[in-house]
Amino acid sequence: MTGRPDPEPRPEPRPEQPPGRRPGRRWVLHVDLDQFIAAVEVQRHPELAGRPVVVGGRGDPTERGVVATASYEAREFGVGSGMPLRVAARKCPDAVFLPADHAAYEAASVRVMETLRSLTWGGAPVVVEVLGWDEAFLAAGPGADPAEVSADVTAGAVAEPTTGPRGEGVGGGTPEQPPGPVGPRAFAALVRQRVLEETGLHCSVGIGDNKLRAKIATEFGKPRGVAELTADTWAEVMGERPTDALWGIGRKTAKKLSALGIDTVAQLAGSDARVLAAELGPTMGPWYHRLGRGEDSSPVDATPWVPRAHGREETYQVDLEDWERIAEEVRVLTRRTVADIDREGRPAARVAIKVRFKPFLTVTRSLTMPAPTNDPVVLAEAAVSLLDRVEHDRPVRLLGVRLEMTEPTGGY
DNA sequence: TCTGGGGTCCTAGGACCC
DNA sequence: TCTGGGGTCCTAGGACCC
Repeated sequence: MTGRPDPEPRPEPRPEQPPGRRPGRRWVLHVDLDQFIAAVEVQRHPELAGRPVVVGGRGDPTERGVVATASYEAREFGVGSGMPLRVAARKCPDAVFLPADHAAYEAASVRVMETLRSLTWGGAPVVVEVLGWDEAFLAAGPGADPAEVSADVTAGAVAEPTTGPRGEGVGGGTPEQPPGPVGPRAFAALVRQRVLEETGLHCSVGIGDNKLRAKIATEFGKPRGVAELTADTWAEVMGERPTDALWGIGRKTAKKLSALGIDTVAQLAGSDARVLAAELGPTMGPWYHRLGRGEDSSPVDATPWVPRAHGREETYQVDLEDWERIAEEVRVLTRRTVADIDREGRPAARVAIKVRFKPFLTVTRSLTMPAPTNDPVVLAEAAVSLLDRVEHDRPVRLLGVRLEMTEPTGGY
């Protein structure tokens, strides 16, 4: 659903802190369902409990497709997301392969998010920022009592942000919400308990002093645990890890950084932001530098997500070579995508196609419509016309159509 | 390891206008 | 006139995330 984390190009206003006074700490929780898709499938098919389950594609491991989620039992065999189904079947021949069922995951997700939104913290409703099907950031709402919200953290309760407690919530797993102040660790335990009660699904919770640290902390809490990561522990916990342990740095950027002599988070934190800006771009360079230091001032924002575009794409089981057929498939994909944007009630301003040739060369072509429209025939012919701008000399393994919508008007 | 499908945002070059 | 600079839009590609 959502894309990569927002690089926050806006320069952060940096109020100098008065000497001798520490600013009040802001707590952010990140909630992440454990192996969400596999867990929903096991819930629907209890006989699968304890068995290796692999969800992806159409559920046929002999077809083209990749793993969307593998249960922990399947992961024991080396099966992981993004892996071709054929490879997963080779590694774990006894796994149960299931097709992805978006409607079921969406329904489970709605129940999880409703549960989170029903919680109060510090005497006010908690703010929930949804991040895809199975993740959310939580923060105390504007009306919350700050003293109450940070209650239990000054005690010795701060655990090492390594592996969190397993099986039960922290603090002994008391089933009732304790009366009185509820600090972040107690609140995290409550979140885990309520989500399990209401949905039957287990989750892990990361506690941080910003979204970035909370998000990374969750990884240390998995599965079924809670972990904490703050400015105080950042350097110790993250310093020697590779840069792609950070949320927003992947394989490619890690390689570019490595070429600059930056391999660890500590090296990134100590790097020269101007050099990063020159090498990696004026927005991304400084942002990477801030990632290395664990800095993130973005707010937990409950504003509902408004999609900018919808797209449909399909990898064909057999490569296509007939360009009449290819044009027809583009029309089919366009009609499906028009149905998606019709649900948003906004017309398309731009049309883009994606063509993946054999073996794996991908090109995109796009155009701006003379006027925004949601006429499926007009959009389909616009998409088909873009095919004229690609080479016709190789077999096609994937086609995609994307429709970029006009900005929402703000009205109903 | 023969590599899905749904998204988001950034970058860079060229066109075009003033 | 042999040569500007800034702003904006369009387009293609890249990277990342779930």
